[in-house]
Amino acid sequence: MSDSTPKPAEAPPKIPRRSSLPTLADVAREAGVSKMAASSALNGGQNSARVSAETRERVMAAAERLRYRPNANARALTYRRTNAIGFVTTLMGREPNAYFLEVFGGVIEGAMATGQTTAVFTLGSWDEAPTRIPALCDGRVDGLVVLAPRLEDDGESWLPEHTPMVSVHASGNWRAGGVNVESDEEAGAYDMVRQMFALGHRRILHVGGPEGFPGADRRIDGYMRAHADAGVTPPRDHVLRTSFTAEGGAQAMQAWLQRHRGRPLPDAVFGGSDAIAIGCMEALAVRGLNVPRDISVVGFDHTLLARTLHMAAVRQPLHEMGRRAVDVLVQLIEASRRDEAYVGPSNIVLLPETVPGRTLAEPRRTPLLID
Amino acid sequence: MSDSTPKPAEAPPKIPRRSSLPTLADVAREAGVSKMAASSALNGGQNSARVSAETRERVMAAAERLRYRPNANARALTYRRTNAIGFVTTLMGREPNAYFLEVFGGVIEGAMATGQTTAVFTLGSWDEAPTRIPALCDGRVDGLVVLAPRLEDDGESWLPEHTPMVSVHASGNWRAGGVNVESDEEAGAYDMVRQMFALGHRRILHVGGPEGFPGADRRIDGYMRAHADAGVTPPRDHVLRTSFTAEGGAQAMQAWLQRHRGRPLPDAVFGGSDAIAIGCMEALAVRGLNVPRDISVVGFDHTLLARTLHMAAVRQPLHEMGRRAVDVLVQLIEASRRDEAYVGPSNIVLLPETVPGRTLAEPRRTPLLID
DNA sequence: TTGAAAGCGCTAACAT
DNA sequence: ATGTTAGCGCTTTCAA
Repeated sequence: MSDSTPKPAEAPPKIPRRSSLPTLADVAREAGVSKMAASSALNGGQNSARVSAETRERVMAAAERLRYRPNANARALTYRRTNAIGFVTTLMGREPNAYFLEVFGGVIEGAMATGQTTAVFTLGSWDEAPTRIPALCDGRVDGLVVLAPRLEDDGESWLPEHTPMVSVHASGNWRAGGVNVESDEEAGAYDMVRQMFALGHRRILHVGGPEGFPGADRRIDGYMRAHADAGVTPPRDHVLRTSFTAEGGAQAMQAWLQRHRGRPLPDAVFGGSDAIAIGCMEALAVRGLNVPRDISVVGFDHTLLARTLHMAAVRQPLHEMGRRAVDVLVQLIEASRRDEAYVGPSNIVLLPETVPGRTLAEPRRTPLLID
Repeated sequence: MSDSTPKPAEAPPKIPRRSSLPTLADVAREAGVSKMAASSALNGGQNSARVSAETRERVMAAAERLRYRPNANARALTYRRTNAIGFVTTLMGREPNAYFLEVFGGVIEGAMATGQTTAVFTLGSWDEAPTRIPALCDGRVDGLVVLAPRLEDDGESWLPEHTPMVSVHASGNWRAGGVNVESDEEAGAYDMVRQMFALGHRRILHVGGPEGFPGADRRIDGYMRAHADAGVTPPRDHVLRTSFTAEGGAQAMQAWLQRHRGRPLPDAVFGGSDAIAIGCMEALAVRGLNVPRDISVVGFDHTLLARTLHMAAVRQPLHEMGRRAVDVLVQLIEASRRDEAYVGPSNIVLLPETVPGRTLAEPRRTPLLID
């Protein structure tokens, strides 16, 4: 056809003349049949009447020989479907994030279970979302799972309508009409503190996460409600705020102990995250205090860190949340393809649970003094 | 054109009539120009002579209004390039893996730096590789980073030639001719044990990883070489093997202590991984032993766990390895596109370093007895 | 400055 | 049972 008229040599174009991957045409040529025959031999059911057994055999053999794989992009173009989902997250700093890892595990599991692959897109910060997220809605994935969008912006003005999307732990009113998966952190914190009261603890210090994180606020709310239920009013300086890191926890704890020298040691510390709790334990260890004999310490999230250390903590079902997000996303995608409306809850709330551990025990009979 | 002859209503086909995403044709129609004009208005440089400023303006406005994004699959088809790389890993069990997370962080960083996106493909086990990996070489990614392929199989028989690939921590002769990135674990272990000797430690227990893991073997090799250098022959029962988990470490340590009651406590424990070391510390704590006062404990990898706990450990540059793997992969992809040969090392070896921490100190003067 | 045509690799619909 | 055509959405020739 096009090679009937030999062309003069020309400078190499920017786009390579042909892909290095074998194509259906290659297979067809190799098998001595038309592209169509090859296509239906490869795709048709085992006993489709489309091609003869003999032809199928030849085509299969040729495909095998050439290590042929149907081109995913061409398929996506015709099927209007990539069988891939995107997972969007912000990467805070270079330090990998246990929280992300947990949700990611669930997403991967869900994707595998539904025969999807997962593309990960990381944003340097949430500020990039309005420019980067729309750029991902270009047919490369069938839908998006977005982890922890920020409160201030509901995305209404910049989120493309046409790509199905599920948010995880969206705070506030992210994309009204979209689907969100979250856990009831307030209830989780409440239950943990309630159990600590039941164990006999009274003076419980909360070293919480930073201002501006709705999750941190909700944990404080739960802490306060459990106190209210128990008829206890925690002194104002029993609620601290620091960054969601071990360093943050250690510093906050250390400074607090410093400020309260000579006063009685609290019965327990409720960390706003696992990392904070670990930091608190460090600061306590430096003073020679033993956990849980002298003071109990509990965390929040129960990620890898807490599990490995057998730390008592509120377990957020992060893995399940990732999993659920994918399941719902697939439903959204299906509905969108059929041009149907998605019927199902628009906010899915999972319940945290309180996990016991070696860092939580009954309080001392005689409180220690901070030295 | 095709809508000139109205067709009778028909049953909805399996493939949706048209994509829900706006296309270039939509933009062109909206702007009242041809597809071509729209294309060059959108792609051409700011002052390309291709279209008039007025046309460009109209096209841009239309694109904006429609929230237009060029379809990634169509582009991939014409450019023969997706600007995506794949990251293949085996997921052992449901528990997320700190080792994976570290490398992944580097891969993500490298991908972002080179303007690629990352697709993650997980295998249930390495047995799936011969079927799953070739299936990924279908144009959906430009190349693959494969984490920790197994020793027994060099992949020669089933790995497609046409997709650039970089392995990380491949043991042995995986894909002769391919590029591999690894770290010198033997040297890492050697240096750590050497430093422990320098600190005064003599009786060092090694609780290593399981048989069949080349990495575990190499760490033992380094441990032995450091001993040989110091002129010390460790008793045979000073090298244990267990699974790469905290439970494994705890069990092995506990059992060992049990078996050696009444005998002197070792000066230190060298864990074959961070998790193993943590398990050992647990088992020691149960017996009331203090780290590092009574006995030092060090780990291997220096992942999130070790960093958070300020544990002394051999740091494998996992993040850097992921990063390097992507950089090399991009080179391979470029070379492949230009039909050139890749010039560069086929095995890139990074050096681990020994990181001090709170769990490693000078040994006791007077050894304790195990009770 | 603009438009029309061809082709990337594939599959569904329509011929034969 | 097989081959031909058209079209997915895009960009790059080539022609006006």
